[in-house]
Amino acid sequence: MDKTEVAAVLEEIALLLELKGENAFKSRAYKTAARTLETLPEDLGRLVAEDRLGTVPGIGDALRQKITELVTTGKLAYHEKLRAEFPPGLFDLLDLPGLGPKKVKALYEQLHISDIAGLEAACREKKLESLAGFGAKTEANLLLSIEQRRSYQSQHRLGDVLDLAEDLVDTLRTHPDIHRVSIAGSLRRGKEVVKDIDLLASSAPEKAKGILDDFVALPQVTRILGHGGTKASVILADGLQCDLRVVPDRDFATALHHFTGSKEHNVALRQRAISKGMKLSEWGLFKTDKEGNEVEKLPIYTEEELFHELGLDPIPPELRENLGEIEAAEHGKIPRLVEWTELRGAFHNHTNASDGTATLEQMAAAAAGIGLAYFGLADHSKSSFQANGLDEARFETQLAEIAKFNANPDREIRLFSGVECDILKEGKLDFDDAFLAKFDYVVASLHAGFTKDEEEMTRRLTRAMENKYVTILGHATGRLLLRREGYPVHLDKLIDCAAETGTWIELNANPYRLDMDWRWWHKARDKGVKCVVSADAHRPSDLAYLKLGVTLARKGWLRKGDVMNTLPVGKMEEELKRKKGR
DNA sequence: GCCGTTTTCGGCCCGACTGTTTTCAGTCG
Repeated sequence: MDKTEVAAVLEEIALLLELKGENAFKSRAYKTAARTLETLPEDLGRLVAEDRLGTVPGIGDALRQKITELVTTGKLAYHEKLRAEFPPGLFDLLDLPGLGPKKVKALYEQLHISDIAGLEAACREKKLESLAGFGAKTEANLLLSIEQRRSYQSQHRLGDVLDLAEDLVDTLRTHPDIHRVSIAGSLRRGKEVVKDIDLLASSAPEKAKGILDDFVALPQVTRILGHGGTKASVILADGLQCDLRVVPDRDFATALHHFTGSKEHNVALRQRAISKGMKLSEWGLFKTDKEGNEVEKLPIYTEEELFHELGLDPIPPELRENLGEIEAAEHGKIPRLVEWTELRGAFHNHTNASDGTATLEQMAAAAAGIGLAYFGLADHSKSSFQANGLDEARFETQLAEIAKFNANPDREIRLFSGVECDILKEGKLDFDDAFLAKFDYVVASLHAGFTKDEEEMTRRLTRAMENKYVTILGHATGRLLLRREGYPVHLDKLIDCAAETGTWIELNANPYRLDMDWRWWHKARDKGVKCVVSADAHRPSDLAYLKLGVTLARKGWLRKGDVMNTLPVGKMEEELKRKKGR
């Protein structure tokens, strides 16, 4: 077992101990140990082999033995014994907002509720009200959460699906009978949440059946829903549906356009075709006679040719939502959208000083590894206790580390010093201005007090943005996709405030966030608001989120010039100085 | 469970909010 797997087992033990009602500090010891392992700079196997586990802070005798057992045998008797004491459905209950270990324990022991279905029934029969600490409101809230969870179940986050889809396309591309293959559907349009994976391939018509036979036999497939001559539907892991259509190559471009959508974009484009004496469908673009009968099929090999025939500039898939892209394409106003390779740096990143898993050096090396020229550290501020936020003294230490790093002439990347500073009550910041002035930049984010009304939340955020040391507004709404709504906030007012104060707004590229939402960026851009695409990286591999973030920036009509972290390092240094001096 | 001792037990991270209470437990960030 590697350290990530061991850490996961320790996390689960911590949870099981809480369910059991054990000493909370004992549970915390397991959690701490799990975190320590995740951030361990050394190889765990070697540490165990050389019997040096006991020297790691937070790992005493008991944990040393258990970790050793896990590493050497791959399992742990203690863990399995604990696990056997509870039905697996209890873990689903813990996922529901408002239910923690104590309440789940009460539900299980007193009402014998062991899964979501049981909880739902009990809520409907108003059985929870008999328990101490539970009431009518709790029942109503839980029923709502269960309903929400159900509606989320058929949906998937873009960032969780994209890699899987790209792998499938890569596999299909190697098929000898496939000419062209592409992702289609909302996934290709970069929608933040998708229902399924739509794939389109082209081949000689007589080869389609064989291609689909091979597709449904792929190892990723867990269930076959349908398997015909031109289309197959399968279920992949996590209940994710994937459809593959195979069309003749001459129909590929129009089919790809059709299955990419959106429906609204397609309807508008079909109307445009009619107005030009043509007819558009998934099967092609046709010239029509006065009665609207097809008289000639136009040869269309690419989507670009299709748009051209309709008198339009090419429209990138991300823009196809019928939100003005057709008018723009008609007038040569489709922007050249930002490309992910144009990013030169990133600003919102964590290290193991707060809640990240890697050291400053490891994060910097990873950033240099993906070709960035500069990299900003923004660990949590002191009020984020849960995230091990840094106080002034610890930040002073980190500032010194960063200065030392930058002083090395052989360094691979330029570091910028920052902080993800908590926005407190009434928009006050977690540090005073004199201290904030020490950083190259400040990301201001809200992590607590989400329950105020829209007016007050908006006031808190705008007040924070009015501070001259605040460079970037972090995750503007705090939403977690398919998990929780954002806090209520008047985004129009935030955008206006950003325009007035020159504050940049973050596009947080964590797959759960993708916040600020793409629907607002076009408007923000037109008001002169600048975007920063952030990975909000907590480990080196999270930097891959930047690419996802750029997809959403594109969906928001952003150009290279609208995204600040496309600036080269010298220009960025000037910008940051200018902002602080404003 | 870990750790550090005034060496073998007692402390271990805070604050807001909700829904339940009628002064507080549980959850969350």
